[in-house]
Amino acid sequence: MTVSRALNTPERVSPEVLARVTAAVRRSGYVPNRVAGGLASARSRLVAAVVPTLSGPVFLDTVQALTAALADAGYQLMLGQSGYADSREDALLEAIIGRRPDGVVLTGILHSAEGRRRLLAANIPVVETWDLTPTPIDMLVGFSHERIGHAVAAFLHGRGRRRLAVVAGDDDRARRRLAAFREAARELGLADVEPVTVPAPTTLRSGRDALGQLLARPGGVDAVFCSSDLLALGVLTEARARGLDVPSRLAVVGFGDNEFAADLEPALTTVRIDGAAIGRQAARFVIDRAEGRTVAERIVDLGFSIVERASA
Amino acid sequence: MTVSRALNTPERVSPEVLARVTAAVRRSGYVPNRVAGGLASARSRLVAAVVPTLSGPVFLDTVQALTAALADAGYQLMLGQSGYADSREDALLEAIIGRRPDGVVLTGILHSAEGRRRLLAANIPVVETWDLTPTPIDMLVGFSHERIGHAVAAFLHGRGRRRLAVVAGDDDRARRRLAAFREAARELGLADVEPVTVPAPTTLRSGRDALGQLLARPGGVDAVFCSSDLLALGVLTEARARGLDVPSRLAVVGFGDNEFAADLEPALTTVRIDGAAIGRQAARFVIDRAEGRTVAERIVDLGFSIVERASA
DNA sequence: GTGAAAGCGCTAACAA
DNA sequence: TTGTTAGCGCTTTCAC
Repeated sequence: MTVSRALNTPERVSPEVLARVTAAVRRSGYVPNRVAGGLASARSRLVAAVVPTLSGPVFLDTVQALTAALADAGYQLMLGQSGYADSREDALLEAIIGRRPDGVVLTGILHSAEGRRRLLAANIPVVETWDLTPTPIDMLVGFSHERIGHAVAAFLHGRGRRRLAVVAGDDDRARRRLAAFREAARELGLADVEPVTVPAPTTLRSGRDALGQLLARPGGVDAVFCSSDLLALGVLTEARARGLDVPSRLAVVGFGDNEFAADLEPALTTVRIDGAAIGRQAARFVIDRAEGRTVAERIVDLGFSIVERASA
Repeated sequence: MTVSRALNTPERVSPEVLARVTAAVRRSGYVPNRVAGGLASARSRLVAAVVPTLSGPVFLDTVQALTAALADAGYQLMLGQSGYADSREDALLEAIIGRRPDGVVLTGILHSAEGRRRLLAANIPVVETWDLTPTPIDMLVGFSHERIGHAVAAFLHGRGRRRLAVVAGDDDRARRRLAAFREAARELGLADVEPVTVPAPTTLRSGRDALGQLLARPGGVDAVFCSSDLLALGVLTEARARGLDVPSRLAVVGFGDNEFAADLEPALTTVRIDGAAIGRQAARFVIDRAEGRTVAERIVDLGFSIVERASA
């Protein structure tokens, strides 16, 4: 017990005991067993993060920042992938709940509402990210996909574009940006938007193919909003291969502001999301809860911005 | 005890008891506490993975495949980042060892030899990846960076290139590919290779800047070997901005065969590494050890291939 | 400031 | 096939 105190609350132990313990620890190479500690204290100092998949650079910054922020506070990150098979989701939840983590960060969506209920039933704090809803399960940090759709449509309209199109990955959030984009275009009195849906995760190849499809349609197109920067790079690549000048003949807008966006030729106009900030806020949420602090504001809207560059 | 058996070894329990337990589990929503189980059995079913950083798509496929393969076998992945501060490495090791994982997968390098010794002292199986050395700490799955450097130099020489250059990220493995590339060029009787070193992780921007530097030097250059596909994309982008035709005036070779490489214009010639296979093999190593099987062949060389496309 | 007792929720080992 | 006993290595609680 005295050793436990010396290690965890050194200020509550006499200097002499502290010195003796420290020396013994060093001499023996003792590393406390956190599994036993977790069992006794009911605090695992483990946080689970669930991503649909790690491929595709979308959630990378978030996971990276989350891991770092947690590590700084003495917490460890357990990673789970929900995306690659629906049937696995149940097993994933069992695995998570069985470890009694101090919190779960949902990056992207957990498919079943049932699953989220189980997490709450297990009394595990939940942070949803990358989205905004007025009725989160527990805590939430994200931004509004609807507002982004509207904002990009207004942006393109303001630049004189009149025949808008969208290339969107087949996932829920991209679909909602798309829907808002179409609605805004309608409100602005523009022709109905041509949507092309591509499989998720999005790729450069999908972007190239999508532009091909778009150009084959009657009516013509003078602006494309892509649901990822990679898709936008595909559109840029295909446009160049076809001798279609960007931005004079075609405006291109991406999503994500990946590191490479600013340095493409032409530089990519895109929607900037601060993925790292999302990770940091999620860590703050979980840690606050784990340390017993009550979280006053459970919803944080980190917003977005349109970064205007040469491509639009 | 009977419940424990029904859950873990159902075949060693009577059908009737099994049915009763199953029903009770469903009724109550019971999820076994793996922390307690881990403490009692000295098997945590947790595997730690250490990456220098998650940004940069290099280790993504490996981590992704590792997570999936472990999950399939009932193991969970704990993620640690070693790269963002040297001082953190000690804390990271404490955190890892303290959880008594069933194995540690080192993706990239753990800086201190001392650290690796501590892992072994704690009796934790270690898998090193993405490299090849005749004297691994424990188990190893990777490929030879030296052979890659040689192969690419020979490849470019075979295509008639005579003034080779390299753009390499500032990390150990890239440096070794570079060194082998220079050595091979020398053996082939070519002029000494111009190396440009850029900070790690590599970016498109670095690639653009590097080509600028290369072209400013006297002597000229007709082929560039880049230490990542992103860097190669930067070189392609800059070449186009300057009206320098690829491949006629400049051959470009990347590294990694990222998803986008095949669909660039021109399509990128690059070195293909099977990151996912590395992850799967690492999982196999760890699981074999955890289940008490002895691993006969502790070194697996997964090799590489040069994917010849339009850019070289 | 230090220490003794009890127990966290499981599993190993052995007995019936 | 089922059940009993004794821990795993810590922390909580309470007494000194």
